[in-house]
Amino acid sequence: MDAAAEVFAEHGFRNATVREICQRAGANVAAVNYHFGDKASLYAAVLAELSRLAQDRFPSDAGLDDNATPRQRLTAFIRSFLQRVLSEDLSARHGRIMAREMVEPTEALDRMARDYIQPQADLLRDILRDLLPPGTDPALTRLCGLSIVGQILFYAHCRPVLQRLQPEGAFAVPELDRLAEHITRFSLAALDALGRHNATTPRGRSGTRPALPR
Amino acid sequence: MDAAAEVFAEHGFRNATVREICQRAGANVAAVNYHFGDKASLYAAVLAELSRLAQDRFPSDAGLDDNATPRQRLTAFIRSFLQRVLSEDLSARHGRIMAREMVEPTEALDRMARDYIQPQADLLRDILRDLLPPGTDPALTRLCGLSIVGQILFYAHCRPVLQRLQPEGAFAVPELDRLAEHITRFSLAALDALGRHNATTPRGRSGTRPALPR
Amino acid sequence: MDAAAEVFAEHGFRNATVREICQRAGANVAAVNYHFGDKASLYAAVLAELSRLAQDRFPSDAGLDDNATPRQRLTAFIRSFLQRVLSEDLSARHGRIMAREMVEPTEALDRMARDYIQPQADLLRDILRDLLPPGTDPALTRLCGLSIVGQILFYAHCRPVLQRLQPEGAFAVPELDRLAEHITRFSLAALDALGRHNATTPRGRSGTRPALPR
Amino acid sequence: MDAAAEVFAEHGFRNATVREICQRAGANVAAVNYHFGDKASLYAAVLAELSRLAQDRFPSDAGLDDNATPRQRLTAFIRSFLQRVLSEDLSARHGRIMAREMVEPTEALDRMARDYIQPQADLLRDILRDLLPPGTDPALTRLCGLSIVGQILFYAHCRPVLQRLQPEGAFAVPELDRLAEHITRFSLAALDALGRHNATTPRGRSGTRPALPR
DNA sequence: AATGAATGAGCCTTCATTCAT
DNA sequence: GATGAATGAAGGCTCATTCAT
Repeated sequence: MDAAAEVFAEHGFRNATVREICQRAGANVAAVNYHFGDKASLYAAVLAELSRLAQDRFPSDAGLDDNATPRQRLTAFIRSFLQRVLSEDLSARHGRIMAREMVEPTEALDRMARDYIQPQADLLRDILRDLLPPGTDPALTRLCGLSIVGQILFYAHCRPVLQRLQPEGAFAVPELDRLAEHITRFSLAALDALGRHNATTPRGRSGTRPALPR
Repeated sequence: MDAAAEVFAEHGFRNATVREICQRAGANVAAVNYHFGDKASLYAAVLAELSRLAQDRFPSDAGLDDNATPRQRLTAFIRSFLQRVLSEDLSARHGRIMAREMVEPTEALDRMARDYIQPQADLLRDILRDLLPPGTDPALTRLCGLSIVGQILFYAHCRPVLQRLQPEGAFAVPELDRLAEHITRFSLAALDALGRHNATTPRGRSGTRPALPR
Repeated sequence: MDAAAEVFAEHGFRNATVREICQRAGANVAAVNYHFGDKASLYAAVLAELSRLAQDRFPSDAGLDDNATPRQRLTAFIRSFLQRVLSEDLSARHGRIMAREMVEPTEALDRMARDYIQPQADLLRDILRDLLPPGTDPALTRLCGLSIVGQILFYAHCRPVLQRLQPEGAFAVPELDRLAEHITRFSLAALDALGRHNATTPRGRSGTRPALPR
Repeated sequence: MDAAAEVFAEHGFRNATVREICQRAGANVAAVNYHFGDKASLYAAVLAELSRLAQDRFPSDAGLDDNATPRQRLTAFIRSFLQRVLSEDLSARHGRIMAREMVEPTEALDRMARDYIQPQADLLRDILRDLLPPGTDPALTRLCGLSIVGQILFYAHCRPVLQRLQPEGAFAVPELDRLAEHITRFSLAALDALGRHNATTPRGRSGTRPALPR
């Protein structure tokens, strides 16, 4: 399973070959079929295992006590999410594989979405509800969540591009602490502003909202 | 090449098959090798052509006159970027292919990064420079750019997941206008706040900056 | 297709290998998939072709003119059926393959039954209707047909056993003429007797019918 | 061995898998090789065992006393043969396996022919000798025997086809009693007629024999 | 004595590529 | 100039068999 995780993370489900997995594991080609039935089941097993690992290692509420403020909870959420996505060790495979699932979904994605992603989405929604003023349009809450997640996943998806941009090295993925701090600060600033505005014009689509340029 | 663009956008380089391309083009299986040498060269040709097309069709300064404000320029940038990436329109193939390249780079990515992505990155950097106070740390400018691009590309990369989240339909990719408006508003709010703060403590790493929670 | 017919006749659909077919045909392993799509389609094509050949070469009404008597038509039916089943040349493959289909049916059997076997069954039924007295129970007509076909197909199915029985050679499949004559004579005798009896006790299940022993 | 008999009867030697056998027996995959050496030896063992069982269970002289008439003996022969071949009963496996061996012989067939089929053939020959007039050409006796066996085995071999013929259900394999009765009656009628005729023209190939049509 | 794990040969199929025409 | 036919490498999978325990 270790070898499988590596190869799947590297090539994706479809392009990973059982042969490479087995070779890297020092096992026979038939080993996968013997132990897991087929390639897809191995993949499912790997995904389940990695999800578990990632959740254990980087819980979304790392270091929070029961009376943590919403800002603290968002900070922890972003940081642990980034860790799961960026860390180079074992659980990094999880991020890579998830990224691939998003671009080229397999049947396994359904289960992942239900068991793994949905809870995260719910958690983030709850945090944002506490951060935004009561009565905020749920659609707006959702969009804010997606803006936050987008900032994070960007580093999981686009690393190859960042490495190729000039000036050389300037776009290397920043160290995790710096990154977590930035995304948190950027997002909190936006949420504060949107919340402030929204509080005065609850629900309504536009009204006195400061006009967008153009 | 038209057929190739379609198929590559749909399946990515590796999973696209020469057969499907030729079939869709009503041509012989050997046509690709005859006209382009091999599959990779066809891909390169398609990418070059699409880059040219995309630049023409969705210029990042769409509808702006020479004395557009930075806010207007950012608004236009976000909107045209989203269009390139999301529209189902023929000419959107470029965006889809690029998104795939980011997750699963081929040799073509080097050229793409240099010729196509880099100018976009430079353009965004220039806009942000104008939006943020003079003297802002270039690293921060960069991070802000990545936060904006991340929010946009998220919808290109993660659509399959969004479709699978509950409540059913609530996470469907919003219509482009709504999305562009949100991302613009979210980002401008963040930039304003970060700029305001940064203006008072130029350069310095932290200082009197309002402490992050935790 | 020639090689395929040979190999399928020899080993049956499932146990025939594409490799052997291609090797025997001096072609590449991928040839089957190129020309026919897959093994099953090749098999279907072979079956269709052989059916056509067999029908053409040994028509069930060989040598009959329009006012042939029922006895003459049964004679011709049995003889041509045996020819199709026993002849060692091309069309013999047809018999072997059909025999295998019966023991281990594939999806192709449905089509064969409908297009090839059913018409033969109908033809035989018509002949028997003319041979048996009017009012004969259709179920009896059917059983008589099966008795006749059974006698014929026996030589297609059980050749391997006949060759192994003592006295050596006594059970070799007799020459076709001798066999056709015997089966015809045996069956006509039975039909005459059953018809005679049945004519006196139409329909009824037993009655004055000569009691079966035991 | 019980599980093996089941699986071999169902799928034939080649298509039966050791895995299915062991699974059905609740044993380990290696059990076959451990206890019997290899698949072929297991098959041989099963066949030997089944032959013994079948002889015991469906004796060809079932219910006959010593002074049974030849007609009674033929009736019993046909009936027990049909039972061995058709019954879904556990001990019918032998018949099913034999039917398969005839179409797709394995090395085991030699032994089977010698030990099991030959005695049956001899028994039938003896019955027919008593039924046909003295001096009947042994070749004719043989052909009559094959005609009878052919009618019986037909139902063992061609069931899949019968199920596919129109009118729906009309060709379903009839219940054993009805079938045994028909085959017996059909065959006795034929034997009587052939015997009557043959008695007047002993040996001779044709002569005054009523001309076959055509 | 018996087994779970592992093996390697072989199967059908797919695909980019080549080649004779 | 262009193509239909053909190729061989590779992929996932099945299966009888072997082997260490």
